[in-house]
Amino acid sequence: MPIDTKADLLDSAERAVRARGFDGFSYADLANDVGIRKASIHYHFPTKAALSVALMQRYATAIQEACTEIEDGTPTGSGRLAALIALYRGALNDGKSLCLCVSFSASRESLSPEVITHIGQFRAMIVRWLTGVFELGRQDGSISDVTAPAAEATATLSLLEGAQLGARAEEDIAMFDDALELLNTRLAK
Amino acid sequence: MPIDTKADLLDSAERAVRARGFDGFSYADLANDVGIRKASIHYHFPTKAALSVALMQRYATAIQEACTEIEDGTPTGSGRLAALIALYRGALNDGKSLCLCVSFSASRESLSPEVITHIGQFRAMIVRWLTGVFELGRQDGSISDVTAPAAEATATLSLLEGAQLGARAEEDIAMFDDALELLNTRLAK
DNA sequence: GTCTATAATTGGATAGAC
DNA sequence: GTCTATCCAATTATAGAC
Repeated sequence: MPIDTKADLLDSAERAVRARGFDGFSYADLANDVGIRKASIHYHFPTKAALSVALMQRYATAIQEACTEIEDGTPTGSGRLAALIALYRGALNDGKSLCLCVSFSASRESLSPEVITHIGQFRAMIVRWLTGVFELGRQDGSISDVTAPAAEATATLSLLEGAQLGARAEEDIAMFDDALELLNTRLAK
Repeated sequence: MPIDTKADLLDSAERAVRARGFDGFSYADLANDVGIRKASIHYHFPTKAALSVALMQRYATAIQEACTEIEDGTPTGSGRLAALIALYRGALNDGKSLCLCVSFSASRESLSPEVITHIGQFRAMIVRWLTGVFELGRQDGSISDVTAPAAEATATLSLLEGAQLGARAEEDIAMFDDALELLNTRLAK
């Protein structure tokens, strides 16, 4: 059972970014959490910028795979949208965390250009995926009142991210559920 | 013409928080911006926590007054909602800033309990105000398809804040407009 | 009210031993 | 791969002169 320090560091860093922001944690925090000295972290990630790039890449891949899994396991538009909502809801950790993309977006000024590019690509990927979901929901009739799938997709991503922020602000997941209530009423059960 | 250093510091700090987050600026930055030495700032705001409380109080008052002005100058529900959307849009500064509440919400872990309380009160105030706007919009028929004003209000605040975050992430105000497009189609011109 | 000077701590990062 | 030791810059904050 080989110990994967690099993965441990990424796990610890992701938790830290999502709970405290990119400027809110240090190599000392990671060292404490993972159980090595902070100088040793530089062996795996020479700079904090390099660490952030690795974080964002791993995250984009994971969410992309999650979306594919949703498509494989859920045939209806409403079911797929509900699954994505659940994904964003789960990232909240009872209002103590944000998803990585939201946290990074708020820390924009401290990030390297490479990460900023990745954020843009990630957001575009989610909007594309959501557009497909709304198109399907219109076809199969499982999402009501869909007239403009692309506009629905952009609005839905903003709603999800804003609802996360609100729940984080008040450290109360009920805020997220309240914000999603209206969209939920449009989904076939 | 008396120089109000305290107000200058608050202005500079608000710009800094909104552009770079609460952890993203220092007293050195403010000193540079305002033109005094950083030690002098402690005369006006003993700690960064005290500064953040003053910022949040001033902001809440200003937005509350802006909402009252909207009510005074705009009779319809749709007009009032459009005016609030314009307020949030204006805070973006072409995608280079967030509003103070969104920026503070993302920096939650670095804030004093007092500021966190203020954020909760501020968000509740906005939701109350928006609920009234949607009730009016239902009565005067200027906002279409309003069935649950309170749910609309929570969803709208999340949409506004999420759209700000998206526009900031991509430093493109078009992202904000895209996210608000669907809500806009429900408003009477 | 603002200054200089400085304390005390922490930040990311490097060198070189093991 | 991980360690100790260290560097240098930046951070919030204080003391005391003007």
